[in-house]
Order: sequence, then C-alpha cells, then structure tokens
Amino acid sequence: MRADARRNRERIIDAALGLFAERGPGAAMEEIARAAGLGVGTLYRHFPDRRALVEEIAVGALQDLRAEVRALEALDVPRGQVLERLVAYCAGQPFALIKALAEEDAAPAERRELQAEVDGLLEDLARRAQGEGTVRRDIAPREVVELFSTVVCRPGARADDALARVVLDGLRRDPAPRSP
Amino acid sequence: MRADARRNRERIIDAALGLFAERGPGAAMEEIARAAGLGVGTLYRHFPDRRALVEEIAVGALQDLRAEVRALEALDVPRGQVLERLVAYCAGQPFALIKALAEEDAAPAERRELQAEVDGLLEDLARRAQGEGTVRRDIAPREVVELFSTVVCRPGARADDALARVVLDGLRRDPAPRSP
Amino acid sequence: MRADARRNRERIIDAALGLFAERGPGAAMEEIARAAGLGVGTLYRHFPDRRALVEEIAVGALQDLRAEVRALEALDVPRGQVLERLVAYCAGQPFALIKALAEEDAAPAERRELQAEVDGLLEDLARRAQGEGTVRRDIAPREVVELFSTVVCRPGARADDALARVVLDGLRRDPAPRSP
Amino acid sequence: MRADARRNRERIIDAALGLFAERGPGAAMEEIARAAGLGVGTLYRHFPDRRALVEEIAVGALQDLRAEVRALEALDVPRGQVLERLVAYCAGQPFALIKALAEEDAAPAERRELQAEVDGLLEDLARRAQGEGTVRRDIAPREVVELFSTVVCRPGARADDALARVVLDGLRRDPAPRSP
DNA sequence: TATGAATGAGAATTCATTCAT
DNA sequence: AATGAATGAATTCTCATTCAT
Repeated sequence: MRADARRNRERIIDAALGLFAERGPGAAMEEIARAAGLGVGTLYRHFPDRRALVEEIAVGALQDLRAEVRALEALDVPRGQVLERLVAYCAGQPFALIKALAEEDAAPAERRELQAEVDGLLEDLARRAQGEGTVRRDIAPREVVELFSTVVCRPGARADDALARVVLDGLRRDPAPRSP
Repeated sequence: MRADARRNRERIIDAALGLFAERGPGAAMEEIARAAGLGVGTLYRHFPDRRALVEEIAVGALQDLRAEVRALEALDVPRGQVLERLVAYCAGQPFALIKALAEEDAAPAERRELQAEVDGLLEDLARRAQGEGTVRRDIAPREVVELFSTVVCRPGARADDALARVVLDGLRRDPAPRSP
Repeated sequence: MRADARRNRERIIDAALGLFAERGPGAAMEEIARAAGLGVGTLYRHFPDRRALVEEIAVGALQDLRAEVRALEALDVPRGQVLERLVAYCAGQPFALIKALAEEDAAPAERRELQAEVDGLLEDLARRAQGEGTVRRDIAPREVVELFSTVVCRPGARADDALARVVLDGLRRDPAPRSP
Repeated sequence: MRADARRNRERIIDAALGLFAERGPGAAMEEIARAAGLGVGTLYRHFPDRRALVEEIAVGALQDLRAEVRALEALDVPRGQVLERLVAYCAGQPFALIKALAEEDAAPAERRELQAEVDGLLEDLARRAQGEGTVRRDIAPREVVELFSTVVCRPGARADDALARVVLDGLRRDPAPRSP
C-alpha cells in the first residue's frame, strides 16, 4: 500500500505537469486528479492544498537541478563546457512552466533556501569559469546565473536554439568594442 | 460625449495595465472598473468581455511597436543601431505583462496579423542589417526576431542589463570559434 | 435600486434566521440564498462571507436588545419589573439560536464591545434593583446578568415558563435558609 | 481479544469526548481515531457511522444518570436533598456537550425510551418531594425536570453557581407573593 | 483484524457577465 | 449612457465513509 501510494503521488505530479503544460497554470485540481486516474480526495491526501502541489513540483525540479550540477562537477567536465551541459539538461525539463507556477505565490522558506543554494552553486561555477578565462569577466557571476535562468526558462527552449547559442557564445568572449 | 467616451476608454486601459502589473493577470473586472473610477457596466459597454480588453491592450502595444519601428526607419537611424533603439523603447513598455496576458487565450485573427506584420518588419530589419554586416549572418532573421522578443519580454527588462548586452553584442559579431 | 438592495438584505437575514432555526446553524449558504429567493452571488455581495452574515444577525440582536433596555429605562418602569419586561421581550426573539450561532467563532471586536455594553447596562439595572431591594443582594450583578442570559437563551423560552418564574421569583427574595 | 476490543471502544469514546469538548461537536472522525491511537478503520469497526458514536455517548450518559438516580434512591437520601445531589453529580459530567451533540439529529427510539425513563424517574422524584413538601407544588413535575435539565446542561455548570442556587432554592419554597 | 489510502458528494467562495433602474 | 445589483457556473477544499492490503 505504501508502494501504491508512492505510485499515486508520482501519477499526480505527472498529471499536474501535463495539465499545467496543456492548459496553463490555472488547471483545476479536479482535472488533475482525473488525469491521474484518481479522485480529488486522493489528490488532497497527498497535497494538502494547491500550493503544496505546485511547491512539490518546483522544489523537485530544483533538487534535480542541484543534483545535476553536482554530478557535472563530480565528473570533472571541463569548466568551460559545464554551462552548455546544464543548458542541455534544462532544455529537457519544463522549467518555463515551473517558473510560471512558482511565480504564482511567494516562495516559502524551503524553496527560497534551495533556490539560493542552487544559485550559489551556479555562481561558483561562473566564478571559476571566469578564473579560467572561459567566461568573460565583465559580467557579475550573479548576472551569469540570471542569464542562464532566462535561457533555460523559456517555453520550448532548446540547447541549440538561437538564444542559447548567442548567450553561451557571448559569455565566452570579451565584449565587442562598441561601434563608434 | 465622444470625448468623454474616449477618455473613459483610456482610463480603463490604464487602470487595467496598472492592476495587471500590480496583482498579476488575474485582476478582476470589477476592480479594474473601480480603479478607472467607473462601474463595471461602463467597462462592459466599452469592452464586450474580458478578452476584448486584453486584446485591446495587446493590439495597442503591437501598434505602438509598429509605429516605433516605422519611425526609426523614417529617421534613417543607422541600421546597426536600430535594434538597440528598439530594445530601449521596449524596456519602457510592459511587454512581459502583455505577453503573459496574450498567452491566456489563442490570438484572434487581428492580433495574429498584426503580430505577423510587426515580425515581418523586424525580420526585414534583421535581414538588411545582416546585408550591411552589422548583424551576424548565421542566425536566421526569424530567429533574430525571436531573440529580440525574448530580450524584451522579461519582467524588469532594461536596455542595458546583462541579457540585453550579451545578446545585442552577440548578434553583432560572427560566432566565436568553438573551443577545441 | 437602493431600496431593492435593502429589501434583499432583509430577506437574506430573515431567510437565514428561518433556515438556521429549521436546520441548525449549519445551514448552507446556497440554501439561505434560495430561501431568500436570490442567487448565492447576491448573498455574497451583501455579506462577504458566512461569518459576516452570522455577525450581522448577532450584532443586530444585541443592538435591538440595547434599544429595548434603554427604552424601558426611559419609560421609567419600576425597577423591580424591568427584568420581567426584558425576559418577555427576549422570549419573542430567537436568542437561543443566536447564541448558538455566535459561539461558532470567536467574537470580533465590534460584537465584544456591544456585548460588554449591553452587559454593563444590565448590570447597572441589577445593581440599582438591589439598591431598591427588589433583587436579592447575595448575587453579584454580573451573575444576575448571567442568570438572565441563561433564562433567555433557551430554545422555546417563554416569559412565564417554569425557569423564568423560578429564577425571577428567586432573584426577588433573600435566599432560603438552608435546610439543616 | 475481547478485552482489547473493549479497551479500544473506551478509548474511542474518551477521545471523542475530549475532542468534542476541545473543538466543538464538529470534530472529524479521522481526528477522533487518531486521538484514540487508532486508524479510522478501527473506529468504524466499532461504530458503523458518526451517529452511532454520538449515540453511544448520549445513551451512555443517560444510563449513568439513571444509575445515579437509582443509587441515590437506594441510599435513602432524604428526598429534599436528592435534587442537590443530582445537580452535583451532573456538574461533573459533560452534559452541555452531550446535549449539543444529541441535538444534531433526531433521537432514535432507544435514546428516546431511555430519556423517557430517566425523565420518568426524575418526575417521580419531584412528585414525591412535592408530597413531602420539599419542592413547591405549583410547578408540574415535568417542569421540574425541565428546570433540572436546564441547570445541568450548561457549559461550565457548577453545583453552586448562581443559577443552581437560585433554582434549587426557588424550587424549595412556595412562590413569593407578587409585588403589589 | 487493524490500517490508512481512496472516494466523491457537499460546502464556501469568486468572478465574468447580464440587466433593471 | 452609466451604474452597480444580481446571477450562477466554476473552483478549492473538507470529511464521512468504503475498501484494498
């Protein structure tokens, strides 16, 4: 029964992601439950309210991203390529949707902390890449992270679309001299 | 009386933009009317339903943007700087908000056509800039427009923030040679 | 239209009192609205939530009671009879119901103050009656008020039922000597 | 096993009384089960539905009261003091709560009969006390019982609070002559 | 037999829209 | 033409009860 419950929990999250993607972040709880093949009551047993469900999705995505960042560091990928790899990873995740969902309410402490942690990891990455010379130095690490986030949180973002290419490329080089 | 009506229409749109900005795209019709100093009935006299109001805002913004593009062309601004100027213009407009509003429902014909027209103007611009050599050639004009849109439709976008700088900068030059 | 709205407000309160009496304090808002011949929306326009409706009823009853106490004082009814008159007045009001309703949530400031004021008036009354010798002196004024409230807040309370008679009678005389 | 079951049954009833007292008669079945250290399923094994649980509590209290009345009669307590003793007994029981619970639904036959029996016992008591002259005769035995019930079914009722004193005192003596 | 997960009917509340004044 | 009252469908959430394990 524990296994069953876990399965249902997964189903709910999947159904929610599906419906949010299809119908926007306003998808009704009832519909999510139905899409998961469950009654509303079951949904509410797993997530005490709408926020809790959204939160689970947001926090889950952040945790996965954190794991990914750590894995890349552990693999000793050359610093200059880590950002590319992360963009590629994120392109496979529904970050645009998750961002929209997360903006609905103020972030609770847990999410804020996790976000800060992930941002910290990414800033470190940016800082070290700047040290190595693989990311230009006139952009603050914090801004690099913001750029990364913009690149990655777009509906239909792909790792090799124009924005990703221009930004990753742009980060790698010193700024062009301003045209006169 | 006609003047009165026009004034009311303006007030409603202003109030709507204000409330949408403040409270998100979910702001209630009643509140918008109140913020405009009118009753709901009057709001509905001007806009038969919520969509019509949103539509007016979206279409208005596109028309303004079209006018701006044309004005810049008429002014004979050096092609290489037009994009910068447009980004600067857009940074002063609530495009992030408008994009969010516009995504709520499928775009009706009028908006689709206007959007296509503006996109066309911007693509022409990109194409000519590529001809002049002020925009790199390995990015399709359509993609340049998409880039532009991403840069410009962010909450709090500024003409000189990191994304704007990196993208405008990146567009100007040929791609960096891939690191070996 | 203002007249209409006022009428509707009255109807809602009447319907609510009726349904609360019939079905207990759990009567559904939808049913109350229907019983008033209105849609739920209208009910909610008049009372922003369930509490507000209950509060209106409770506060209204307290205000009426305060008016009654004052009227009796103004009429210069002999002090010894005022309590009887008040019991008679209250017997005609649904105080048992109102008490049950009011106990559902903590009293907000307005009601607490009004309650305190009414209690104060009644205590004064008791104190003066004790001064005159028409109410026995070994019961604190506050307790007299509590007694009054118990007599009056019973379902089906009547001004001449056994409890009312025994209590009013008991209040009038000095305590019986305890049987040995 | 039977002993276990009995213990669980007791625990449920205790938990229910506790929660009803704490949170009002709306306490949820799930919470009651938890408070009893059991799962809902077990609660429902003992009591087929909410009513059955409430009924058990109400009937139990009536049975205890009946036992108390009989015990007092068997002890040959002077009639004039039996009412006092009963009030004292009841003050220790949650009769106010039980009354509120019992009013939620119509009483089923079993409870009605038991109630009638207890009322009968109390009426007999009243009648005999009137015969002895320890209770005044102008109040019908049925009304005496009603009085008793009102005294005893108040939240926080105590055997020596104002109402109890005034009523018990009032019952003992002939009515005061009406003031002229 | 005990457990707690699942169910769904029901309740409160919101808000776009209509309509009487 | 302007107003704001009325409407009711849609939504979130709760809780008694059932049932699989």
